[in-house]
Amino acid sequence: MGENIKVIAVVGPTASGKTALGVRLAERLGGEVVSCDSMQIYREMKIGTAAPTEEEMRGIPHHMIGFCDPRMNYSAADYVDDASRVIADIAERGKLPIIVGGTGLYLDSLLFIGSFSEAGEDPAIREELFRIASEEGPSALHSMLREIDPEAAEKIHENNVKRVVRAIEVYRLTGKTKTEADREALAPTPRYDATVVTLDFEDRATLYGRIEKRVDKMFADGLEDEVRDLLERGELPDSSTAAQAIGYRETAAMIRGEIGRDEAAELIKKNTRNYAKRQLTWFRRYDGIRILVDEGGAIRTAEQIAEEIIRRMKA
RNA sequence: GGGGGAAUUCCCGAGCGGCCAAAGGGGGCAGACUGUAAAUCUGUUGUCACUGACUUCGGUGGUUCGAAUCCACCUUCCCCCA
Repeated sequence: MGENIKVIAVVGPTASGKTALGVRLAERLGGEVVSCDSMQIYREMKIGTAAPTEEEMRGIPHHMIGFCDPRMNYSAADYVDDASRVIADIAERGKLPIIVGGTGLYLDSLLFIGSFSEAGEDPAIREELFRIASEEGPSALHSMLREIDPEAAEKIHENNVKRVVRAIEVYRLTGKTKTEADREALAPTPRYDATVVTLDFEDRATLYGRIEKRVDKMFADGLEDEVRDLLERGELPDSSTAAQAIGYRETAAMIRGEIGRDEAAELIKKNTRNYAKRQLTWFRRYDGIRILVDEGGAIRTAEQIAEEIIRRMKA
């Protein structure tokens, strides 16, 4: 796939205005939007994931949204496969791919990782390793990793069982350590000629206020019905990735009668704030154009921000 | 009107004479992140000139070498009897 394809990536925490900005940029630059969001990929999960509505899209084609069965476990590798195909296609048609989303791992994978190659996943190995962690304790598992891949063991905290499991899994599957595999997977040159635009806020409270409003709106727009429908159709099994989505797991708990409505709303807001913080941490390391949405205390419109980005890209 | 109980660091909540700047949880802040990632995990959270000093446990005054912890009074809140 072409290394010279020009793309723009718009990243930022939830509720920072990525969707509107992406559309404005697409309008101005003749582009199409490629979503980079690990939850918006699922079908019938529109309200809780704040997927762009027809109205918000303003006729701009959007890709990588609402195509996956929520019972499926989609992976970062799947995303890279699908998204890179879509991007190649957009570029071939002479349009500018505009990647818009908040899933840092997916973006990193798409932009900087060459291939995920051999090391897939193996449920049996995972199950066995998780069992060891729960029966003998996380340090027992971590010791296993230390023996095969001391470098990875050094980097991964022993309590982070998921990562320890994955590192051992990679070794069992390929005979290569996680450290080696990662090194090989890293693309020698960036996959695309990408300009990364990062949305941030001068005042964290402004972002948090937007999150609060957004969650209230989700409930007003029918989040509860959306989740109930998914549950009734059996499309949101506890084990699925989709069931981990903020807004869905709390609402499901509410529907099961475990928590009240207010409690669910508060929890969703808190979890979303925490998530937004993690996103900010992730995006901080990207070079590129950094935009303060609330610069000088005034909220800037998507048009104004798009204008500035276009100006700065020329420079 | 009488009797009993409680006031702790941002919140909840332990502590009940020295080992207490004060457990634990929550929340906040910061960080990590290569096939579950809206997930998972880590650190930090009185102040400062920070391996030490200073100010905190409703208020005031005592007891003591030493108090968040004991005593007295005051303030506020809760419960029971009337």
